[in-house]
Amino acid sequence: MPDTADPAPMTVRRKFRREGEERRRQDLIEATLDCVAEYGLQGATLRTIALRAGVTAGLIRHYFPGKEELLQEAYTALVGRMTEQAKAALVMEEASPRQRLAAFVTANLNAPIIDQRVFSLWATFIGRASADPTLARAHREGYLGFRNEVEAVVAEVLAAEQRKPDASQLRRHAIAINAIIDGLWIEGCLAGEMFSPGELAAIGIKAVEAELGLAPLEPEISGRIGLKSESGSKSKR
Amino acid sequence: MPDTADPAPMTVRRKFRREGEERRRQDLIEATLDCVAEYGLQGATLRTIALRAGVTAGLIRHYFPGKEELLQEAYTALVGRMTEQAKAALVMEEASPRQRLAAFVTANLNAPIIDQRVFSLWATFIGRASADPTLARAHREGYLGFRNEVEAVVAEVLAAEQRKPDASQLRRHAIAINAIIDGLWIEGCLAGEMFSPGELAAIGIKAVEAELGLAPLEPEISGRIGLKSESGSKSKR
DNA sequence: AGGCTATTTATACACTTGCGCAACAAGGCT
DNA sequence: AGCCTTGTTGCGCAAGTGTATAAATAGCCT
Repeated sequence: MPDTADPAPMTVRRKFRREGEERRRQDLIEATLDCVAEYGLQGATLRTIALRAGVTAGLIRHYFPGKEELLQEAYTALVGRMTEQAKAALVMEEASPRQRLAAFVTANLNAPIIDQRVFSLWATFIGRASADPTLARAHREGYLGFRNEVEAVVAEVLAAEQRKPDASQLRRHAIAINAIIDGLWIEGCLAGEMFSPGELAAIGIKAVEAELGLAPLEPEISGRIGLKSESGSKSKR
Repeated sequence: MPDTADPAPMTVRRKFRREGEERRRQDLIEATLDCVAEYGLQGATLRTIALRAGVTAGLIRHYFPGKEELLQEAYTALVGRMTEQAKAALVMEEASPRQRLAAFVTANLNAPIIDQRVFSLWATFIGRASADPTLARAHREGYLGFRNEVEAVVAEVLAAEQRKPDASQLRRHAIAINAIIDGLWIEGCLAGEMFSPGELAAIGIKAVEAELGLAPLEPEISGRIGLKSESGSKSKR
């Protein structure tokens, strides 16, 4: 074995490709979320994140000042994605307010919003929010945006029913409905297999309608209110 | 200063007291919860925990096989304490079912159950539950116990109203009410200053009564809880 | 009072962590 | 084609991690 006169270096340097800045940042953020969801904040080390993103750890410092900033940007991205998906169900133009409210509840209580991975991420980050002002701010912005959307739809629904609630009543309804959705979301994420498909959404719609004092629709009609109800299995592991 | 011929050791050994085993374990668990709430799982190191408990790090290994077991026992203790407090509001013997339900909701939406520290702990641990079967089991046991309590009270309330719900209706009510309490609990823990004292409890009680289709009590009467209000008219507003 | 033992301290160790830095090479530019 | 910028790697470092273990001592028992 002639290992002498070896022109090749002892250890070959890793091949790599230069990616666009935005692409790399996005990949790193996604890898960060993956690692946090799987291993928690303590397991999401720079080396693990880099491995997942297909780069080496040193590169992270080229895009983020430090680990903390990476985590903060990852959480901000997560919150943005969550609220965006949640509100997407509200842009049904021709539907009645009540149908839009029902579609909103349904969308929030099915995949991809009901998702173990997303819940793990949410819980992990929110647990640090009280100690990290940056996380707290990212959360509060997302939360208030969400609740304002709820309040707006509720106002439309009640207006369509000829009712004129004052601001404080509206606020209370929004708080309660927000709680119903959040609570059912948690139950679904944590123990999804305990509920049949669509069951959480049905419970949520009924609870919301009871909160607003709406007479229930006919069962056949309430079943097909403009929603896709396809259970996309995007769960990992 | 004659430092020669010094009978005292160069570094004085730390004074300590021997505590009873149960007491030490309890102190260590409490210190662990403190550290997790303040610094998160990553910041809750053995040295930090030991410092908070007033001992040195090595002692922890004398009471727990490893860090993981300490964390698991800490979470189990937390869950036990939470459900214990929550259910404590249900042991009003002479009260009517409806009063007990209202007291249950109220208790769960005020201090000490509405508490930032407890919420941080809950979120931090629950975020790891999907990856750690031991945590998942501790959570599920506490959760199911809680929901069974809810279901039992709901059954009593409806029975007192001469209603005979079947098992599936009962289950749906329990799920919805559990969600209402959980959701409002989160809102209160995360943004307690946004709500006036007692506001969350009032919203919760109203939402729960709406979910169960209970006619609201008269404001003046509802203050002095002790009447059955046998009014057959379930008219609202 | 003095010894015994288990609790507690203190130190060592192998390993991981986030970060800094110099060398390298991918790919656009001329 | 060759150069030059800079995205990217590889490696080192100091601080901190959980664990192992020996040494000390507090406090009960006789």
